[in-house]
Amino acid sequence: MDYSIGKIAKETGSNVQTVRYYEKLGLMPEPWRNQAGQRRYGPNDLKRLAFIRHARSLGFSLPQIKELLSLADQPEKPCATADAIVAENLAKIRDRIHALQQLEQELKRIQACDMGNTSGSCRVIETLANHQLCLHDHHQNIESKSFV
Amino acid sequence: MDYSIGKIAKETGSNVQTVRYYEKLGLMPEPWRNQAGQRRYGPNDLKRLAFIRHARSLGFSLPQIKELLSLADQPEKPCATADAIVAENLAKIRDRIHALQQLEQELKRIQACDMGNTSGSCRVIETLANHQLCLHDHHQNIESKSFV
DNA sequence: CTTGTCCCTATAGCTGCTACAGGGTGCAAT
DNA sequence: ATTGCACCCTGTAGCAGCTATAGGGACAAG
Ligand SMILES: [Zn+2]
Ligand SMILES: [Zn+2]
Ligand SMILES: [Zn+2]
Ligand SMILES: [Zn+2]
Repeated sequence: MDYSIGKIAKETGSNVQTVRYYEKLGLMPEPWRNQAGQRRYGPNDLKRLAFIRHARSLGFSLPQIKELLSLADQPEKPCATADAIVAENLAKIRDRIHALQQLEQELKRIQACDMGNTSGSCRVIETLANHQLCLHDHHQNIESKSFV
Repeated sequence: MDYSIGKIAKETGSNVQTVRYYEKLGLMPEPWRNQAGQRRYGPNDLKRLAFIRHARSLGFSLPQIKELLSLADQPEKPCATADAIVAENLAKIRDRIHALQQLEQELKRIQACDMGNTSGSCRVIETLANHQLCLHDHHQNIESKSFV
């Protein structure tokens, strides 16, 4: 009726360090320990971890998930926050798709234009050296994190 | 005829720490210093930095850019590597677009299904708790970094 | 008794920056 | 002269979300 950390990790397709990491962040509760000091979990913990992993796979951030979990813990509360989080992510995803589609076009075009076979005559290199050869103002798309 | 680090940074829309960071990684050369120990750059360095920023804005990674720069430095070399890098990124971008489009659909659907206004009856929360309610096997899409 | 598998803590690494802390230099105005 | 400002320096730590390693303990099967 109780699970080791390895067990819930495997059940949910996570790995062990990740579960401990979630615990440290307060997403997973501190479980009780057996006499040897090892973590023991119950079915609710398993569900909670599955929730987290599912939300992660849908692109939610850990802070967002924390919020969603606290809502899930209080069924009588209004869900407006949850809905807002979804809407926010949807908007971000759409922006990102749009940016990536522009990149795709740009790269496709660069690739298609390339007739050279030495780097001196390579359209790829040439284009990188000169943004004038680009179609889009993709420069605005640059963000430090998670670009491709 | 020479630039301070602040100057080339501004010219290329980078910032100063970033330029130093590129130097540390070997993307930018170590420039000469004036008598006070401050970095001084020439026009070629400016071009090189512009190349890097442009490539970044097109989604290339720093290791890829290092490779592209070394090709750009040797015009007589074959450009097959550059072309391969572009192809590789194009494939990644397409995968990512595809994954994001599936996410978009999934979130859109979750949002549309949500009729509840307490978290106990919220389709968002319910779906996160149960992947059966999803259309796609988006779970495969999960990657640690840069998800949304 | 060794081997293997699991568990523990604590820490460092990944990407590509960005933001300090703590100091120096040089120019212009007061 | 000194005050202020803008720029420069090095070195380190932080972001997200893990992942991997070091260095150790516990327990069962062969
Ligand atoms: Zn080429
Ligand atoms: Zn461009
Ligand atoms: Zn709702
Ligand atoms: Zn799902």
